[in-house]
Amino acid sequence: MAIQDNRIKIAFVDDHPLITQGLKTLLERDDQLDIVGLFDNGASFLEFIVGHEVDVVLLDIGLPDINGMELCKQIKTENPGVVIILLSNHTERSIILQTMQNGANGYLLKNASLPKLKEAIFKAIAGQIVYSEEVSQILSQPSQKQLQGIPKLTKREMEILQFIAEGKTSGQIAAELYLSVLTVDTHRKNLMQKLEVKNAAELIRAAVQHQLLS
Amino acid sequence: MAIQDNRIKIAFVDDHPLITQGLKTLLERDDQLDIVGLFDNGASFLEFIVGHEVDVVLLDIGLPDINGMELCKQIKTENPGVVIILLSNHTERSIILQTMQNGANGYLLKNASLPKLKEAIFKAIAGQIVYSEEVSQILSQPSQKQLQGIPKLTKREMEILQFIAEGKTSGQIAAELYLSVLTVDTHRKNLMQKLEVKNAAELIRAAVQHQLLS
DNA sequence: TTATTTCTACCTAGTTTTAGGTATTTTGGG
DNA sequence: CCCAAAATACCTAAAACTAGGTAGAAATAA
Repeated sequence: MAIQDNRIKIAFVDDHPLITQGLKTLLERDDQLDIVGLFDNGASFLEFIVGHEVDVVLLDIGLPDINGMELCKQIKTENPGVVIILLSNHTERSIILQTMQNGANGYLLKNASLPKLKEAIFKAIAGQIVYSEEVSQILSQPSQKQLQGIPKLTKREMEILQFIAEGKTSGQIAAELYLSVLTVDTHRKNLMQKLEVKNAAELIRAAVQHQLLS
Repeated sequence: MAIQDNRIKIAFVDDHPLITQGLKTLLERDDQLDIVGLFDNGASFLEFIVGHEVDVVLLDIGLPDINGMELCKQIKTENPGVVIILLSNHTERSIILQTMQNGANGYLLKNASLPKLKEAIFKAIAGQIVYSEEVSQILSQPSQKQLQGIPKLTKREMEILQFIAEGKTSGQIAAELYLSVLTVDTHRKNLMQKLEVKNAAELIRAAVQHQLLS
C-alpha cells in the first residue's frame, strides 16, 4: 500500500448501502481499480475531494442532502478533471439531459452489468461520454410532449419575445425598436395567444420548452 | 441495382456542396454504404423521406430554410427509426445539447476523419449515441456561465416559483396555498431580488437557466 | 397583381405586478 | 432554550400588464 500505484481511483456517492458495498466488493477484484471511498451523501464527498485524488466518481441522483445533478455540477466546477458517471434508476429523458447539461461523463442505469460498468469507466477515462443501451435508446427518441403544436412565430414576435425574456417592459422594447408601446402590447397579446398562455411568466416558460429562446 | 441489398442507406442534408459531394465520393467506396440522396435544404429532404427508405441522415445545422436541430426533431417525429448524425462546425455547448434534446443519435465536427465517420455510422446504427472527441470534451465541461451565483431559494419560494411559471396570478397562488395575497407578493419580491431580475418574465428565464424549474 | 400575412397603431378599462418599506409569528438547528 | 432564518402579513402608490376589440399600411407569396 505504500507503493505508489496508478490504479484508477474510484469513489461512490450513493445512499443505498447495499449498492455501494456490493459494487465495492465487485470492483475491488479488478487490480486496475482502487476504491478510495464510499459516501452516502454529497457533503461528505465534497469534503473528501478537497484533500484526495479521485479519478472517477460513480454518482447516484437520489441523495439525501443534495441533488445528484447539482452535485455533479459542483464537483466539475471545483475539479474539472474528475470523471463523473451517473448510476441511476431514473429513466426520464429530461433528467438524463440535465445531467449532461451539468457536465456528466456518462449515465448508466443501475441494472448495468459489471463488465458494462467497467467498460464505461475505462471509456470515460479515455474521454468518451458513455451511456448504457437503454439510455441511448431514450435519448434518441425526442419527447413527444415538446413536439406537438409548434406555433409559428413571426420575425417580429421572436424579437419581442427575446426582449420580454430579458425583463424589458413594453415601454423599453418600444423605445429600442422605435415602435409604439401599443404595438408592442399587440405583439405581446399575439404571442400569448399563440402559445396559449395567460401571462408573460408562463410565456417565457412555454417559449423555453419550445426552444424559442436562444 | 434491381437487386435488393442490405447496404446502409445514407442521406446527406447540407447546403455546402463541396462537403456533400466529397463525402459522397468517399463513402461510396465502401460497399456497405449506399448514398441514396444529397439535399441542400430541409424541405426537399422531408419530401424525399416520405417515399424512400433511409437508415442514416447526416445533417448539417446551418441550412438555408430550416434550422438543422428543428429538422432533426421533425424527422424523428415522423420517422423514429431513422438514425440522425449531426455533422457541424458548431462547437457551442448549448447547440450540441439542443441537438441531443431533439433526439439526435450523434454529433461530429466536420473535421472528423473518414474512418471516424464510418465508425460513428456503424455505432449509431447499433444503438449508440456517438460524439467525436472534441464534442465529448465540450460536453464534459459544464459551462461556467450558468454555474456562478447559485442563489439558495427556500422551500416556499421554490413552490411559488413553480406556480408563477405556470402562469398563476398572486391571487390564485394565495388561494391554493391558503395564504394572503400580500404574502405571495412578498415571496415574489424576494425571488426577484435573489435572482436579480426586474419582473416575472425575466424571473422565469433566470430560473430555467439555473435549473430551478422542473 | 392579387391575396394573405405581418406589422403597425389605436381605444377602453380593469387587473396585476412592482417598489419601497415594516413587522410579527413560526420553524429548525445547535 | 435561544437564535437565525423563514414564512407570514401589512401599507401605499405608481407602473405595467392584460382582455376585448378594430383597422390601415407594408411586405410577401402565389
